[in-house]
Amino acid sequence: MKLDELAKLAGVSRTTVSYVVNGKAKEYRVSDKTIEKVSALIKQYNFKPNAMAAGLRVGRTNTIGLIIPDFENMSYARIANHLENRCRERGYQLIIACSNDNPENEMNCATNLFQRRVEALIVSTSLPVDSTFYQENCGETPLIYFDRRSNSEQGMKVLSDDENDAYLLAEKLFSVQDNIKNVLFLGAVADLDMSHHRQQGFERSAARHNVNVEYLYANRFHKYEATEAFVDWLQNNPLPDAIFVTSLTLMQGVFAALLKVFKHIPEDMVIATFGNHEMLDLVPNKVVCSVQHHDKIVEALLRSVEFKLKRKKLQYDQEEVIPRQILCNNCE
Amino acid sequence: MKLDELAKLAGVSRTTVSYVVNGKAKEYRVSDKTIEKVSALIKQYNFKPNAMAAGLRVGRTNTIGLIIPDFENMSYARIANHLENRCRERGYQLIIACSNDNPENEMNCATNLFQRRVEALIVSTSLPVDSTFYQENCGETPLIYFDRRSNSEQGMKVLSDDENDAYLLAEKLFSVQDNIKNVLFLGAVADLDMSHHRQQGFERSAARHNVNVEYLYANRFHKYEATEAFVDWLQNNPLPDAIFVTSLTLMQGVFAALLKVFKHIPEDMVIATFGNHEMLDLVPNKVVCSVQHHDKIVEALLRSVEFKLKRKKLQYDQEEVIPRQILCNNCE
DNA sequence: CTGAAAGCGCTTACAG
DNA sequence: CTGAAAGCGCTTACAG
Repeated sequence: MKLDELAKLAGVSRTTVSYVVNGKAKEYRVSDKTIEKVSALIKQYNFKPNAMAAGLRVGRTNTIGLIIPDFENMSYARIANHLENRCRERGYQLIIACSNDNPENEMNCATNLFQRRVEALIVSTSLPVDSTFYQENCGETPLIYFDRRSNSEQGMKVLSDDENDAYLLAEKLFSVQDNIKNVLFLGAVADLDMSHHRQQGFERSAARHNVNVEYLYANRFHKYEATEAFVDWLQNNPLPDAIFVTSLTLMQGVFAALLKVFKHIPEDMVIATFGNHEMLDLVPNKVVCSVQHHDKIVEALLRSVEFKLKRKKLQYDQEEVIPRQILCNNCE
Repeated sequence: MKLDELAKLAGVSRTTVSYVVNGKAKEYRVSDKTIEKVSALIKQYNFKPNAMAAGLRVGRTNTIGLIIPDFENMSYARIANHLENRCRERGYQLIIACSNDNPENEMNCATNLFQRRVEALIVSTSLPVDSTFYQENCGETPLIYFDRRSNSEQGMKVLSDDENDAYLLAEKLFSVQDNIKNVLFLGAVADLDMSHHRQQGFERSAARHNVNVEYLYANRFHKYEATEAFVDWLQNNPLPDAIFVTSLTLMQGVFAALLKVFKHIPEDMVIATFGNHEMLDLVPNKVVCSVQHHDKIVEALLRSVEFKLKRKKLQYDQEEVIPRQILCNNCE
């Protein structure tokens, strides 16, 4: 059913139907009789205007793109969910794509979204910080980086201060237990910009506390990779007093490894982790978490999008930093 | 940059540019020189054809809609992720919307997706089984129900047999521990069709094993609701020998409640749960899980979509049932 | 081998 | 108050 046909059925012009479909009938003083007649037909046939045709005509798609590296990461899932709801409230459809942390995949997703003329693209990128891909391919599309950093000056940014959050997390770790001598730092994807910052923040704190530090990196942010890496490591190293991990999945891997090697969780080991503490109920250990304010991030993203949609040309793009919040589990 | 302008720059017609953009240049025997000239410009200006305009012209959107009730449910997240990847491989963009288990929200999402002329809609519906919404609003759009049942005859279906899966899960529960006398069944959203089936399957098994059964329903599939309900319940009831929960979030709630009331997890209580066992490493109890084969579900969905896209008119729509798989944690 | 022309389904000045 | 007409950016017969 198209507008055309409906107009014929109603015995009026396409213009008139279009007006009543878009709620502009009153404004253009279409007669009440006509409105009624047309409305009845719209309901009867469940007519819905083709969004592509309408969009093409008025030069809008009412669509916003979101690229995240991992769908199964609770943090991203939550942000995606909230963002989608808020976008729909505003009449925008969010299109969510997942790069699986694969740069090539990400570029495909982005290209696809650009072709669909998303009105803004929000991306937690897996590309190197100095990649020029987005500069070259964005065209006029407003770009918003979040969570992952880029050196590009183009694009709004909603980030966290990984260095400082890691520092604060480590400080909390050392304050929660004062006899820590040996710490293991366990990260993943060592060459990620984020990884550097978290390690640096950790180091800054560790240096203040006179502890021995060992570093270990898994290949991916995945439980099994962490388990494997940590089990291996335990072959040649004594159990540390504390472990600092850069994600929850890595922490899961740590627990799995401990169970594998010791058959139980050594309860006196303290753990610091980035990520949401919600799943930690059953952990006997002291655990310190650095968790994102998802709501604040979503708000910041919406602000950025709205800002860009209103005045697309902006001399300098802005950066907003959302600090994480530190929580404890089993701390006294 | 539009095709029009590029054509002018290249000094050729729009037709020619369109051919080379769409890789049909050879087919229409465009001269190599022209191809080269145009290709260079395409690269130089990063020209990407407007998907809406192209889609409008050829009557396709290369878009598939997916509506799920909960983004933060690992199970759906995984399916969404896999599906999105597989769709992109096939040249389709998956648009994922989340109803948050709110019928009104779901109808909004669906209407939005219909307006965008998704070529198929996959939905895990939160509408009542006898809702006629989709019959009335789908039009020609192929519909695929998954995970949640509908009485409608229209639409392919990829489901699981909740009754039987619950039966098998309960059977496993009773086989893993043979001295069970009192069982608590803990579900959520009692009036959901799925809830009935799971309870029925559970009952069928329980009847065979001569056990006392109590039933408890939380308002939503959410940890905190389950905690609250179970804590309340424990005021007036002794601890059961076993608990049968219909989702992982409910199980989390159970653990939280136990910690709240007893300060520790009673290890001799056996638990049966629907959902993925991956997060269960630290549970001391015997836990029996009924987990979905996500891969099989995704494959079935793709089959259904392809089937519908090829021959839209089908006398009778089909139903495919994907059995769950039973896994144990800490079972010897 | 290449171009002029029609048309996808809408919206919106513009004219009456 | 309503309609004829142009045009959004493409693709694709068709003609040459």
